[in-house]
Amino acid sequence: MTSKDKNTEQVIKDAARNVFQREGFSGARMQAIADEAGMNKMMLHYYFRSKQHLFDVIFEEDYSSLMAPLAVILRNPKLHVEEQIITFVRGYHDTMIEHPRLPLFLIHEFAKNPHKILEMAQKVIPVSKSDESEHPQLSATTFMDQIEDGIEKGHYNDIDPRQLAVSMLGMCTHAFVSRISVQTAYEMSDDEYLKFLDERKEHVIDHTFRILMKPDYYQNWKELNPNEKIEPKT
Amino acid sequence: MTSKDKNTEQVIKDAARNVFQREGFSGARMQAIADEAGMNKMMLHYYFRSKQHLFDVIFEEDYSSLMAPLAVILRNPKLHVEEQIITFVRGYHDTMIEHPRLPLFLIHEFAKNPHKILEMAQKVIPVSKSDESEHPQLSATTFMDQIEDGIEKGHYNDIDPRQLAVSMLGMCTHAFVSRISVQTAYEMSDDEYLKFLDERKEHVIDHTFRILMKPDYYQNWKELNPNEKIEPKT
DNA sequence: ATTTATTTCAACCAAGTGGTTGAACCATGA
DNA sequence: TCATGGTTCAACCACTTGGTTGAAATAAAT
Repeated sequence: MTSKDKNTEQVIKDAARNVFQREGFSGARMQAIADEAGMNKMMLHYYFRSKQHLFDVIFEEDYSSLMAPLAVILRNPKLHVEEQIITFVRGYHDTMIEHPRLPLFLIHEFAKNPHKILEMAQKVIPVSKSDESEHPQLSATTFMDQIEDGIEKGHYNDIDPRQLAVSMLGMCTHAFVSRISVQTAYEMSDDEYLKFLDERKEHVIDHTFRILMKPDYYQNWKELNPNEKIEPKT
Repeated sequence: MTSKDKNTEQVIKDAARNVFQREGFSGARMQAIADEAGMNKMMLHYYFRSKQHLFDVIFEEDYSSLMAPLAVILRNPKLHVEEQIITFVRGYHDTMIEHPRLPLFLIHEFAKNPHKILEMAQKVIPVSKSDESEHPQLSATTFMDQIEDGIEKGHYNDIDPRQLAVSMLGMCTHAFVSRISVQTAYEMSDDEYLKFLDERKEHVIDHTFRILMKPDYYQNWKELNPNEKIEPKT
């Protein structure tokens, strides 16, 4: 296996990623991938046996790139919930700004092939031997537990942590999965929308904190963390 | 055109809707639709010229069923923002609980065919002659204006109304578009997830209000509107 | 009853699909 | 130099796809 091999393989994967993310599995054509990669259709089968196999490789890579960092953050017991949220939302946005079609692609293919979600989850977030003590199958245990804790202490609003998590995820992804609708409704150019997305990072953090924290606790937190420039004036 | 015609037409549309929502346009097969409708493939072409035409009919109907009520609510100047949010979130959830695949279907097809969003928007939300005075192209003008107003009055937090709208939409849709992921992560049965979705209605309203309103204003509002049972104890 | 128009279908077709073949190409090393 | 092995390709293949045909069944009209 020469260095040229690696290169060809990567060229194919990049092309495949573009086409699959744009068209979905059933909409993607092997010929279209070959064209985009600038080579013969045969090469795709030479390096990756079949369309399905090529797709699986791409899908797993994409899933990992979005979810692995997430899992690391949310199960890190050294981070406070506040830090987890900030790190997560910023990292998530940065990844999606770089790969805007990623979330819709994953969501759509999962919806068409629900069983994949189990395979993927196990492949990408293997249970490390060190922290099997609690609920090894739930990646967000630490996150959830900390919230329950904050509620008991009276710092946080008495909300359902599961509902908060879904809300936060929704706030993060919606500007990407529904990009065209939003951009059209707000009559934005591509550049304006990029700016909107970049600003949105801090807004989502602020929105999440407003849902989570009691008002005076949030006020206090902001004074203690002046370095975190949440919600800049627009 | 007999009553049987209407019936056959409707049977085909129901089957087509199922298959299209499940598989997307490129994943859907005319044979699969025919099978699901329990009739010959020819019938589909007899009643609806082509796959594309059949799809367009379904897509427009689906888009209308989700968006038309929304537009009516958001541009109704007689409703306060608070009422608009409550009515919108509840109605949106009810529609999606009945047609869970609707939002992901629309989002995915829009992403693959961005130009459609303009046609659809104009077909479904025609500018009524009565209220062309302001920004006839923006369906959410009233909603946005009221929020700006509330911010000036000091009732609402100094947030970007556009960001709030995206957050609200995201909170509404995410539990549906990412259903499999969420349901798997929370290890819920189908029945449990239905309950989760039903409860979620009030949580989303509460989350939105917490983002929007200043804490004391929200407290005051809840006391003035005891009939609105936002965020029931879980 | 007989004509006429609509509705249904099995069989078919041309174009496109993922995938294969067999030969050419090209770097490497003996 | 010439084998050897991996790499590239045009042409091809079996099968699926959306769409069509022409005729049979059915209903409606005279």
